[in-house]
Amino acid sequence: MGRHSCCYKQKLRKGLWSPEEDEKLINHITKYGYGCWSSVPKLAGLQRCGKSCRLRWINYLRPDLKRGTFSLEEENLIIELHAVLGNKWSQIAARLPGRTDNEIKNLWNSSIKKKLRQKGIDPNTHKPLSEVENEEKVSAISKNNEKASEGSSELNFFEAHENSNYGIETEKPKPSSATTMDRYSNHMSAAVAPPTHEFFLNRFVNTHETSTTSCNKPLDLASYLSFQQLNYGSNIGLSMSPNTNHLLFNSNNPKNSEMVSHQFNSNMTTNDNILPSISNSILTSPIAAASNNSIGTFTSNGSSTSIDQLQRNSSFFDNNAFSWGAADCGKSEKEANIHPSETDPEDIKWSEYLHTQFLPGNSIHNHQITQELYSEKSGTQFATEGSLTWLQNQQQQPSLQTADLYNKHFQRIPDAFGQFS
DNA sequence: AACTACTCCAACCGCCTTAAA
DNA sequence: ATTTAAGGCGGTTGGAGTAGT
Repeated sequence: MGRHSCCYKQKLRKGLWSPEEDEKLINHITKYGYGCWSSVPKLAGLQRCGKSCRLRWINYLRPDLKRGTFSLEEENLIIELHAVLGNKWSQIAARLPGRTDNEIKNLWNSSIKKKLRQKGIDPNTHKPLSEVENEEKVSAISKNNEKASEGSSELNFFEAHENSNYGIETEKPKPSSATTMDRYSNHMSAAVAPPTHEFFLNRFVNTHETSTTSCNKPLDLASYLSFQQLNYGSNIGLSMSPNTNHLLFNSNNPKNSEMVSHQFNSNMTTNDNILPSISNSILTSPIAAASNNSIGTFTSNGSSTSIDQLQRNSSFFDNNAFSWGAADCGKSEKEANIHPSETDPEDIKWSEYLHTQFLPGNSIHNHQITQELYSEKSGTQFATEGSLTWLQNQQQQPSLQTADLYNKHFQRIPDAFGQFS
């Protein structure tokens, strides 16, 4: 039970994906989308399991991926989110536009962990290593009394911090010149021990999850999520909107929030116009809710990002906003064969959108994505490079043919999907 | 040049959850 | 209520690339 049937199938290719396979997958998704991953390999002519196709798309081929090295801000954000969420990579990734859970997980395991240890911080608990070692000794001694004292420490902590203004966000944003790890080091020596990530994980995740369906928890959420109140501070900030249950990723500059909200609403309006036939799907997504309620903004050190970007990683793409054939998943294989010409008039004629250059500003960006994808993994951020750079790089590319091949596809995909970046 | 050790990261594995039959 | 298929996620692995000897 629970195991993919494809896992049992033989003759399925494994290992690295070839450019040809990538092309097939891109081709298929460009044309039909990925309503049902299990049917994608067959329809796309791939000897892979659907799960593998999904992973390849999400982690590598998706057009909205930001490639290149992580910025310092991103690393700091990951550390701070990890302190709250723990190894919930997908949740962390949802707050880092253009980054995948896999990417973040790899960064954590290969780099950040090491850096934290060098700073004397235990990457698992986000406490000083010495403190963790002591705790281990103490816990071994007091193991016998564990049951009696179960839960009390957490309660004590909560009460203590409630009294010490951990609750409602009142503090002004702090300058973010110091890195998260630097601030960690400073705060670690404070008299009050920092909350463990388990504590915040329980409080945060539970409250956040229920907050999407219940109106009873906003105060709790605000209490636990005011990162700026945490003893290691924050350069991101989290708070609750007084009128909604949604998370607000505060900008250090309030104007950014307004600007982004405005931008966001504009974008949504534009998208609705451009892609009228998917507006229903979008409206049922969190993003649609955002367009109405102006729920969220997020910034990291001043570079503002709207919540639609934040949710792109998970909610947007996984929300069936682009699930052309989602309904086909439960149908027969024959029905799962999508033929655009036979679809309901209400359905999306993606091929039309895909070949329409309604967002001319994307073209260079798309080239850059392609360039990043099939050339070496450069450390540069394509978003900061100009078209000239791209053209120069393009001329220097040894694998020009491959790059061109993918240029074709990536030029089409983001155009069809709208202004994602 | 050859070998070894190490790092990075794409991809796989297995488990859990959810929805549909 | 049970079974099954599929999606999703976190942990782990294996191979390519790089640095060091």
